[in-house]
Amino acid sequence: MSNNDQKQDPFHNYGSFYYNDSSVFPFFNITPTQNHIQPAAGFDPPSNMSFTDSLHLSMDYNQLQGLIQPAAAFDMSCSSPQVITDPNVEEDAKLKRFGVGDQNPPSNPNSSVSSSSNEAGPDDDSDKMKYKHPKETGTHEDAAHDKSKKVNNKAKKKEKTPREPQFAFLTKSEIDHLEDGYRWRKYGQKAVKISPYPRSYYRCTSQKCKVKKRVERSFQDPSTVITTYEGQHNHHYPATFRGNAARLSPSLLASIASSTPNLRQQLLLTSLFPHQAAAATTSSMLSQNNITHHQQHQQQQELHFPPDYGLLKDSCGPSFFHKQEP
DNA sequence: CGAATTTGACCGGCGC
DNA sequence: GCGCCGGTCAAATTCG
Repeated sequence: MSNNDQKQDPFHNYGSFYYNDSSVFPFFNITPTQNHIQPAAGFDPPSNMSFTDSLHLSMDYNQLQGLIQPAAAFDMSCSSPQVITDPNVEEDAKLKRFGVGDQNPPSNPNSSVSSSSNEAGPDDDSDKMKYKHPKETGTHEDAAHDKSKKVNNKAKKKEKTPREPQFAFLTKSEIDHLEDGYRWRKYGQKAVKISPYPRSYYRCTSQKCKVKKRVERSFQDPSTVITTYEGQHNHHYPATFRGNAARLSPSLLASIASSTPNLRQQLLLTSLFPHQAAAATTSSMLSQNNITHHQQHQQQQELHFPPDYGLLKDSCGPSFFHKQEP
C-alpha cells in the first residue's frame, strides 16, 4: 500500500477488525415516543415473568455491547460477515467496500460495572467541568504557566497509554449525534480532509468515565452517520435510558422472555432501539420463524418503524464492525 | 446564571 | 526542519 493510499485511508490508524457489512447496529435513537412495539408474530406472549427476572439483563451499555458483538455472528446480516485480519489487505478492502469518512473501530470486552446501584440517575454531572480546570487561574502569566503545564502534561501523557479499544458503527440517520442513552459533552469539531463533513468529538459526561466518541457523516453516503466509540463506560446508563427501557410494554417483555436466547437478544435490541434495530432484527427474527415476505411486510406494519425503515431494510441496514485490539 | 456548544489555537505524530 | 493532519484545549458564545 502506498503512502498516499494510507493517507487516504480513513482506517489506517487501526489494526484488524471484524467487519460485518450488512448487519444492523441497533443501539441508537432511543425515542420515547417510538417504543411501543408490539410483540412479533410467532411469539406467545405469555406470562408472568418479569423482564429483569427472566432476562437478567440490566440496561447497561456495556452489556448491550456484549449482545451486539455476538449478534454480528448470528443471522442479522443479509450477507456473510467478513473477517479481515491482515491489516494490509484489510485496509484496501475497507476502502473498496465503502469509502466512509473515517472509522475507528474498537472493541469492548465486558467491562466490570463498578456500581451495583441501579440508579445512575440523570447521570452524575459532578465532573461537568473537569476539562476546565486549568481555567481556575486568571492572569496572563497564569495563562502562560498553564500553557507550559499543558505541555508537561502532554509529555507525561506521552508515556503511551495504549489506545482504548474502539467500536465504529454506521447508522442511517439524518441526525448526526445519535442518542445512545449516555450523556456526552462535545469538546471539539474538526473538518477532516477526506470528507466535506466535519467530525465531532464527544466525551462521556459521567465522572471518571473516559469514554469518547467521534461522530461524522460518511462522505460517500451522506445518509449514513459514522459513530466511533473509544473506551468502556464505567457506570450505568443515565436515567433517561433506564426510564425508556422501563417503558417497554409488558407483552413485549413477555415475548422476549419466552424467546430463544438469540431471538431474545434481537427482540430486546429491537425493543430498546426501535429505530435502527427494527430492520435487521425483525428481519432476522422473522426468517428464523419461517415467516414469508408477505407476512414480514405485515409485521412491519405492526411495528412502529421510522419513515426510513424501507431504506434501512433494503440496504440491510447500517453496518456494524468491530475492531480488535492490535 | 450555570451548563453546553462553538471555534480558533495549539500540540504531537508522521511523511517528505 | 517543515508542513500537513487529526485530536484536544479552553475562552467565548449560546442556550435553557
